[in-house]
Amino acid sequence: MSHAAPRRHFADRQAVLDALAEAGFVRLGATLHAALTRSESEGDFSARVQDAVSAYAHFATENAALCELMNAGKHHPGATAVTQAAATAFGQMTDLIEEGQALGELEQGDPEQLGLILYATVQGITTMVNSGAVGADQLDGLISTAVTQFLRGARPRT
Amino acid sequence: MSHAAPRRHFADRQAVLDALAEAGFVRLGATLHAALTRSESEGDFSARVQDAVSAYAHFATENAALCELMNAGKHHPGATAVTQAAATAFGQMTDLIEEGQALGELEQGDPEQLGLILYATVQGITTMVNSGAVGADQLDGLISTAVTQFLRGARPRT
DNA sequence: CAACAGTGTTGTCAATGACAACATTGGGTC
DNA sequence: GACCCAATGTTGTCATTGACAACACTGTTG
Repeated sequence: MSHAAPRRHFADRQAVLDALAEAGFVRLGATLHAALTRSESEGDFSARVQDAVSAYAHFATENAALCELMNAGKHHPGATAVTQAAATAFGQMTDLIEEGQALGELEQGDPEQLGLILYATVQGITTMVNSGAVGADQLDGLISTAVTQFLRGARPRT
Repeated sequence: MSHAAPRRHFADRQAVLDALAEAGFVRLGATLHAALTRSESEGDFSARVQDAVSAYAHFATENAALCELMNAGKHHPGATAVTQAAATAFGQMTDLIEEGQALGELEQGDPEQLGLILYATVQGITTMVNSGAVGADQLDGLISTAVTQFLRGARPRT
C-alpha cells in the first residue's frame, strides 16, 4: 500500500476517524445487545442493568482510544452514519430503562433522560479510568456502586 | 514573538498543554470553591450540591476544549503539577460528600468513591453536551435530575 | 568589567495531512 | 474482441507543524 492509497476510500483524515467511530458504535451496540440477550429471562432487572453497564464499561476500557474517538464528536458535519450507529447503541439503554419502568422498578419520566444519565455516569467513570485518574482495579467497584445507586435513586417513590 | 520563543518556557508541545490543563484545574477549583462558599450557611445540603455541580457543569461547557485537555490525561509522565491541581479541585467534591455524610444526608462509605461517581456523572453529561450528542438546552435539566437521583440513591437507608 | 542565566530570533528538519497527475485493472457495452 | 470507464493504486509534491540548533541581546552578579 502506498501512503496515498487510503484517499481513494476516505476523503480525508476525519473521514477515516468517522468510519472507525461508526464501527466502534456498531461493536458497542453488539456488545450491549449480547449482554442484554444473555440475561434476558434470567436474573432480575437490576442484574440486567449491572450486566449491560458492566459490558459497556469493559468495552470502553478495553478500547480506550476508540472510545475517545467515539465520544469526541468531532465528526464531519453530516456524518449521519456515525450519529445513527451511536443512536442505535444508545437506544438499547433507553429500551432497558423503559423495561425497568414497565416492571415498576424505575420511576416514570423521560426514559431518554434517565438513560442519558446512566450512560453518562458510565462514560465518565471509564474516561477517568482510561486517563489514569482512577486505577483500573477500581472500575468494577465503581460501576457496581454507581448502578446500585442509580437504581435506588430512580426507584419510584412508594 | 517568534515561532520558537515558547520553547524557552516549555520543553515541548505537551508541556504547554499540561500547563494549560493545570491552570484549568486551578480555575475549576476556584469556581467550585466560589460556589460552595456562596451557599455556605444558606440553603440545605442538596442545594449546595446542586450549586457546586451546576458550577462545574457550566465551567465544563463554557470551556469545552480546556476540559477535553484536562480529562484527556495525556500528560507527561511525572507531571505532578497537573495531578495535584486536579486533586485539589476534586478534593472539594470529597469534602462535600463528607459534609453530607456528617449531616446524615448521605450513607457512610468511601467518600472518594461517592465523589468520583458524582464527578463522573457530571463529566459524562458535559462531555455529551460538548460533543453535540446532547443539546446544550438540556444541560440544566440533566444535571438537576442527576444530582437529585444521586442524592436519593446515596441517602442512608432508614 | 566579565561571565552567565534568561529570553528572543532565524533557519532548518522530519513527520503528516492533503492533493495532483499518472498507471493499472476489471467489468460492461457496442 | 475492441473499447471505455470506474475503481483503485502509485509517485511526487506542498503546506503545516512540532522539534531543534545556533546565534543575539539584556540584565544581574561576582
